[in-house]
Amino acid sequence: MPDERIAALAAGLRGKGERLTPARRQVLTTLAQSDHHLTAEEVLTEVQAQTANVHRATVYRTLETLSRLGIVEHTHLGHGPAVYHLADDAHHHLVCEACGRIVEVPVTLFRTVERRLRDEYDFVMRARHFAVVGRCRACA
Amino acid sequence: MPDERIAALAAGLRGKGERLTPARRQVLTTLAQSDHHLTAEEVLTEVQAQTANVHRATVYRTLETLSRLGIVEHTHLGHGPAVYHLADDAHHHLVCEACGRIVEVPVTLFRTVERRLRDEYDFVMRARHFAVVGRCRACA
DNA sequence: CGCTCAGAAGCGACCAGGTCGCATCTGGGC
DNA sequence: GCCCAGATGCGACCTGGTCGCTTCTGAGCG
Repeated sequence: MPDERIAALAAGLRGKGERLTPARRQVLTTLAQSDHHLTAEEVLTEVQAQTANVHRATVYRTLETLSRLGIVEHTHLGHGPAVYHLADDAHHHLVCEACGRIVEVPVTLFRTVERRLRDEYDFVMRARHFAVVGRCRACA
Repeated sequence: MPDERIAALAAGLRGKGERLTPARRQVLTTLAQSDHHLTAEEVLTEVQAQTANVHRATVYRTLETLSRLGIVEHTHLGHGPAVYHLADDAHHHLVCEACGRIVEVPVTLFRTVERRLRDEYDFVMRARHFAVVGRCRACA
């Protein structure tokens, strides 16, 4: 069970001088327990289901805070809202523009591009913050 | 002057059985004359400055139609609205998350990744529809 | 040249996703 | 336990985009 994982995340928060509030704990728990990526609104719904009276703005602010601290990351999948996941599990996203399916691929796939952008364009690519749009096998 | 370019685009429209209306012509002209990428709202503003009484919805619908026909493309730059440009000028976008600067890079840079995604993941990447987020030289 | 009508435009209401300002409450250091 | 910086709850607000409807018109055709 991911109880230790949540405890570790909570400890990380406090180690950075941040408060551990019920809302924050519930956001972390929700992200840790989900087997797929969640939009902010999905996180909100789940958090509200588990803890009474948590406001939209609180969840958005919490996600922003956790992003700033490097505990969660969000990815823009093109159209539609961004999705959030815990930062300890790094990967890129392929999103099918036809069926919306998301496939995760290892970060290593982009190493070459990353190096060329750095060498040739002085551009430090922030891996993971974007999705690759295209078509999956079923929809191609 | 890009008059021929606009005429060619207009001919392309009509060749596909689409009507050439003043609003559509003005959208094409605006995109052709801009030296950088424009958001839908910026296109709207410019179109309205040149042609009276063009409605927001018309510009959005026109951009959607032109996208469907492959005449324009739009790119999501992460946060914020999508930007539009004519499809005849293909490239990828690097966007600096600190200063917002956009750098265009040739599509060839992504050939290797494209091939690996196809071979290893059966995923046909739609090049160009995403931006690469990171930090430019000045901000890194 | 004028008729015709599918499809485009104009319009305003609406929607989703996200942000803000402000009053109140509370985690956790002392 | 006390205290207060900082988090929360709340509702108004904003931006980017969409919809349903009516009216208008580009352009094919006789």
